[in-house]
Amino acid sequence: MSKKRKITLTAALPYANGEIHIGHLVEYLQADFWTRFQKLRGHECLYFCADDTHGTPIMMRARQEGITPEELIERNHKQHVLDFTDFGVDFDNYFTTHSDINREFCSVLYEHIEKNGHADIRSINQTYCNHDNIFLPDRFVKGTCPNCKANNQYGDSCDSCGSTYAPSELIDPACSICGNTPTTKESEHIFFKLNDFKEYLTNWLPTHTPKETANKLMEWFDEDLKDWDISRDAPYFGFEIPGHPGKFFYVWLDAPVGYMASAKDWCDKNNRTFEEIWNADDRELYHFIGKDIVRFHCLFWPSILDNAGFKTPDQVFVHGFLTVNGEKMSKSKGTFINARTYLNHLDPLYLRFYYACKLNSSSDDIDLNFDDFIARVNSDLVGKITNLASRGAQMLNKHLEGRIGDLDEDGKALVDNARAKSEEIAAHYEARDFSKALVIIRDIADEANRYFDEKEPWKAIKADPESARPILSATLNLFRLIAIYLKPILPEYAEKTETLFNESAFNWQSAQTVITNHQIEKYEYLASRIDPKQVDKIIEETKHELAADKKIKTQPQQ
RNA sequence: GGCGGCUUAGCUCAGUUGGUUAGAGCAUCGGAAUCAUAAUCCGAGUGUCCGGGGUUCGAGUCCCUGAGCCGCCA
Repeated sequence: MSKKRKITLTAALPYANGEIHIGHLVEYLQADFWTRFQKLRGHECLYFCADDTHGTPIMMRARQEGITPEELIERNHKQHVLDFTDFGVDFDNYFTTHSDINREFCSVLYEHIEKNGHADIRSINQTYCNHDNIFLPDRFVKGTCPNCKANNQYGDSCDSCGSTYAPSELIDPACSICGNTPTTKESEHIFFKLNDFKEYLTNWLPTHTPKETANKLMEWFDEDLKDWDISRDAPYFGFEIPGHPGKFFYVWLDAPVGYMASAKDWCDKNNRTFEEIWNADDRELYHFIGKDIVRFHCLFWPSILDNAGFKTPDQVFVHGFLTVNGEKMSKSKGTFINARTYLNHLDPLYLRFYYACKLNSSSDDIDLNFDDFIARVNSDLVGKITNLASRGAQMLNKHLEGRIGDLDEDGKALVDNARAKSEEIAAHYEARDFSKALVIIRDIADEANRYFDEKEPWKAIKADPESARPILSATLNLFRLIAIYLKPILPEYAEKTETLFNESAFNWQSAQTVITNHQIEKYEYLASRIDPKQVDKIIEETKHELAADKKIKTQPQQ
């Protein structure tokens, strides 16, 4: 195998005012598949994430619940960790942006912005609520759209006609917290002069982001790039900007810095250095993100990092969104499903398998279609793949003392062929084309089932049991290879298979061995079929959550 | 409103640089098998490749245009 790679990767930070839902999981699971794959290949791959804890929505949410922001983010942190753990998302560290380490990094990055002359301070007028004594983000102002006159629209754009405007242009604007009419107030803000990095980004984007992303962002490059407002006025839950009392870092400034903080926190606990884990020349650095946040990760972030002399990401991997039954997730339709709600009714194995079946390296949206979900899991994972273990292992245990022997010629050819697929499958994993890897894996299962049917070992077992041993041995070897190839996606399933085969933990190299003359254990169910009723229950429960949710006034979410 | 992406069998999706009768799995129908969690195997049908124009000897694949969906608009 090639030389040991050193990889650091991150997934976007979930916002700490809400729960993890199945849309989030598209990202955390695909990054998890990829990380586990790299680890099985023998590389060092560290997967970092954290909660994104700052900003007005957190502050207001806490105020509403009558708790402090710290209590709110602490509570959600615990829940997030639990959800990720139960879904098998194996972060090397799951940290928080509300930490001294993160504050330090923010200060360092900001000092370089100021020192190198990329900060601009000027006054702007912003919507202000005299009742709540707070500057209102656009999403916290509601009113009638100046263009189409639709009621109850946000202060930045109209959901009804799609036009964009300033909150001051709304007809009958109201503070979404207290309902009073807001005023405007002048305040000094600090801006990051992104245009200073135009040339740098022109070179960086095409080689470090997907083509679609680069093309999309380059649209803005015909004119000067606009400054980015990185400060917010008190009261604000976040970090005060060094040298600017009463001014705080905008949450989107300190959020990606959480990647570094999470890495540093891990280093401190594992006796490693940040230099080595982030900055080293032989270190590969990747971010997994959704297509909605590309401008933060592909414009501001590399500029700020480069400006302060930190290593910038080698690649930003951009994925699409999850739709459910072909539509945007919806609370009222019961398709806005929280991770916890899913876990209350179904094994995470199924969703991991299904997402892997659908995921590729493009930023197209993927669809979770419940009928397709049930069919694919029941037919492919249980009917084709798991059934191989079931029919092979049980017959071997019942009639042939559970001992795998030599393979017959046809069986050996099939096993060799499946072993030879190892690098092809690995290439698909590497390219994050999980769906293509699964197609090959499923083909192996199809061939194995065909082989088993043609050889009819159930007939041989009655006449001359020993003559069935090679057939069962080949079938089980094929199944074993499938379990190894699936291990990045279905780690627990692979572990159960290790137990069945009396083996130590599989790695990618395990696929190069053929098992002969080997005692297996009693067969335990590896996976059972999805009962469609369980899916109905998830939808029902999600609808009930909506009803409970309505008691708390809804807030704009990040 | 501006910009980008997507639209291929009932469902979910593949379709390399344009090149013979457009593919897979599931679902459906017919048959076989009964070791196995009613799990498997063999065979069959299925498509105005979103609509409309165009370029070309030839377009699902390139260009223009219309519609729907998704996202972004700093």
